[in-house]
Amino acid sequence: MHDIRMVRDAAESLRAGMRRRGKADTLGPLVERAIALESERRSAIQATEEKKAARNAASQEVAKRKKAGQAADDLLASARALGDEITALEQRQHAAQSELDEILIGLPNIPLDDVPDGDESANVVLRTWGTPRAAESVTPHWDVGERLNLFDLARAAKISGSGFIVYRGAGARLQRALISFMLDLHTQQHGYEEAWVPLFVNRESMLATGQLPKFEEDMYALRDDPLFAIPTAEVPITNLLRDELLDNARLPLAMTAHSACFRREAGAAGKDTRGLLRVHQFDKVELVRWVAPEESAAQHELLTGHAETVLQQLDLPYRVVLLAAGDTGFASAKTYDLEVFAPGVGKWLEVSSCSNFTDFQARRANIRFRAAAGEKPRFVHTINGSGLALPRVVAAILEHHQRPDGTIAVPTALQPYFGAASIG
RNA sequence: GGACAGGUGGCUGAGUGGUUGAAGGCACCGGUCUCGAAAACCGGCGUACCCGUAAGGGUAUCGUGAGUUCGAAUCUCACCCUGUCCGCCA
Repeated sequence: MHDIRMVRDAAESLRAGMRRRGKADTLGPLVERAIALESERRSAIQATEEKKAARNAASQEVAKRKKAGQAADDLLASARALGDEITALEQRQHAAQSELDEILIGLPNIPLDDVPDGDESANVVLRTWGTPRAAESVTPHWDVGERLNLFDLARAAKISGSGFIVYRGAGARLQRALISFMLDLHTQQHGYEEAWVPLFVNRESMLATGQLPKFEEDMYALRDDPLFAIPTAEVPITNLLRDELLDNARLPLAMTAHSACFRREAGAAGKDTRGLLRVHQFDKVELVRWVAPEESAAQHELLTGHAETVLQQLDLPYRVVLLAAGDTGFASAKTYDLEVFAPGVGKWLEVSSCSNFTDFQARRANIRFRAAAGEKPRFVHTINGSGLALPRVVAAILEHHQRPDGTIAVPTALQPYFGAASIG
């Protein structure tokens, strides 16, 4: 959500932001409408408050007269008339306000200056770590999984439907090992506090982090309760501090959580859906930081580094992609995708999306801080990223660490958690 | 799910329908005192919005939303949340 003052005083940068996302056609008119509504809202407020001030003065005078034992019938009549005018003006104000709110809650964040313009084709590969393995002689993970009995997608489809996973045996253990490894890394080396959070959250939480109102069809909703299954632990973690004023808080605050994530993937049918690549339920370790505005760019780099460390310790080649404005998520001002190379699939797989949301989520969620006593509260900046999403990491391990004899080498850092050096 | 009790500022805790933005306490900030600190004492101290270059003025805000009233933290209704007890389940 944008500062209402932006609509008034910096409308051009708002227009430019929508343009850079390639949404000038659809969102441009909304911006113009918002500007008109804001001026309407303000004139209504002015008129309303003037009348209210008059009514308050009259009321005080009534009190005074009653105390003195005098009659106040004339005042009562005029105050009653004022009340009617106020009601009408308030209706005008509320109408403008609610239409304005609806527009503002639906406008995406403004990309930072160093984000390239354009759509997905303008994404920039910033760096690559490790050496992608040649695709020949590497079996895709779905074949490996079947041969080594690591997961059972057919039975998962039977009990739930396509797009669900059943891990078993070493496959189940591998995922559990990865979760423990990642959580330990982030809590012990990177300074995150571990959390365990609800998998179902209310509408307010989804609005605060930006999943709603635009992406309702992407989420699972419960039938009998007004709750949504979380698409990422970002939602419950960020909302931990919703409507809070962090007084004397020493920022940054950093939290990590492992959770299941649920995505309907509506409209994604048929696209990279084989094996573990795109599923309705998956596990993920999430990283969230609440930071001071002036630090958010540096903190974004820091968090991205924390996610990269996971891939480095798992000895998996990856690249860091800076997303172009048109490919950057609704709430994000700048996003780095981490893509691991899976030689069996022959593709770079997104395993983490590290975003700087600036004050966009904080304003929606009303998360403020006071840097020092006596200072005005300000909105924090929020930053988050996966560290990492599990199924694609599993896929990459099964492919990149595949030996000629068909067994899988378990990365050294993972061996204490997995309990063996090899699968198969 | 049922019955009670309760939701007031960063925290705690008073509050009779009429200078209550809201006593007191804690925390915090400034000052006096001190070599320095602590203690004590004095003063200050919510948030958001509107008008204004500013000084300043105004409006709203006591869980949320409606209502009664000239006027609501205070009265009415609905909803949400918390606590306790009962029931149910693990």
